[in-house]
Amino acid sequence: MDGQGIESTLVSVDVLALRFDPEARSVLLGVAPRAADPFAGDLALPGVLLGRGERLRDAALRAVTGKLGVPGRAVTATGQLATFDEPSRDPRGPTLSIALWATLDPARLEGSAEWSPLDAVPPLAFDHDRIVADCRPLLADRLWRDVPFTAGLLGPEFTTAQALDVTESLTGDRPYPANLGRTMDRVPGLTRTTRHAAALPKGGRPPLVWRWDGDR
Amino acid sequence: MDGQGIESTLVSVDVLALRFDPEARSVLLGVAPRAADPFAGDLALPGVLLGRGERLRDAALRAVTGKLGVPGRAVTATGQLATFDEPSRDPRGPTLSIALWATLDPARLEGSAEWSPLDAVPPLAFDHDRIVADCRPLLADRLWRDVPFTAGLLGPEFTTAQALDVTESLTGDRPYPANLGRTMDRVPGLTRTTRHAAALPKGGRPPLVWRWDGDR
DNA sequence: GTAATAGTGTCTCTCAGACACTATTTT
DNA sequence: AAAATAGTGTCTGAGAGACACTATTAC
Repeated sequence: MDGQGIESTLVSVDVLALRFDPEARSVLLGVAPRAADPFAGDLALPGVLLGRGERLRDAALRAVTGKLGVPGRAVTATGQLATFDEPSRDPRGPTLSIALWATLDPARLEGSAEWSPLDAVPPLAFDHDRIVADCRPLLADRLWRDVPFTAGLLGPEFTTAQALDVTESLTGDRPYPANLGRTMDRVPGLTRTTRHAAALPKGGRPPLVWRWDGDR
Repeated sequence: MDGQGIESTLVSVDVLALRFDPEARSVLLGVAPRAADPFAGDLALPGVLLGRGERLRDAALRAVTGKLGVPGRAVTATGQLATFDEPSRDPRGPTLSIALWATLDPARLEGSAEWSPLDAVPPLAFDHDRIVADCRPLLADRLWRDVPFTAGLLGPEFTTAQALDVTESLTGDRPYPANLGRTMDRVPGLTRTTRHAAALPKGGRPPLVWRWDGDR
């Protein structure tokens, strides 16, 4: 808090941009090939250097729009995960990385982004493999507990089937529909409607529709 | 991750330095009057500007030794809490604050530190009131779950009575001894000895001694 | 003895998970 | 009908919390 002359650390914000793809029935992580020199061409998490006075959330938006080509209003929610401070994590010199999550509305995806299932993320530049590995349990822990995160990922309305898919993607195993239904009954702001969605491609009973109440 | 010319943000590391005082029967937070200009003389969390390439833990040690006058080897464990990015939190200009916790061995305390019970922290400089308020539930959540944190706070050996005091300080209410004993039985690495400590000043049955096994 | 505190043993409630059985769809 | 999937109801086991009762100290 003093020491005026100390050369300060660079801070980058790296984003775990998550999107639920109902077709693929899984949660996808946005990665993009690097344009500039260190690791040029390799896949990496979208990240930017934090500008002076910039909010973390704003930097995350810049990263997602700039590196993934996703329009800013597709970002439904953001939040902090953890900070990585290994001095050698960037070959250009010591850089702090603050990892954030961002949930994206399944909207149009332009740009050169690739979307990778969370359980099959390809090797990434820098220490991004480690960031993904360390943050995955944090993300799984947020589901059904952190309402903005969950709502951001699933959208305003979703079916039991989609809830099962998202849970399986994040935690690694698929809950029984009955048990997940009880979990969802306890999530504040989430209500079970009486409507049923269209049946699934492979047949089966049509799943119930769930909806967030309150706003929208 | 590119944008070479962007002026980078300053990063400060602010530490919630915790120490259990068996006399006061409570967990104390280390605060110190500020020496330099913004808020000079006011109490604040110990904090330093993060040096280029410096690890967060090392910066936390610098803060605790420099601002609280506590010897570095008194720091038994450290860890991350959260990052605060309000651009106006420092009147000198936008500064990121990364909050860490540090546990201190009840050792000699030199310097101009003041120790304040966690539930009666005086008004602090900058946004440190907010940092303490936001981080307190995170600290309470770590107790009995995060072994380095818990062991760092209580030391290698402690009594049931001290465990009750620490729990009350962090969570705000005092558990039943019986229930806390069961909680502690489930903490990995913590074992109930057969020894009893000396009785307490006001009388009462002498409490059991607990010990961390494994290393020391 | 009384007050104060800790330890033992129950009891209840909530919650997660497993699963049998039923319901509703595609093929 | 068979396969696939979702929904209802039930059971069990872990864990938190409350509390009666006992144990051991200071006064």
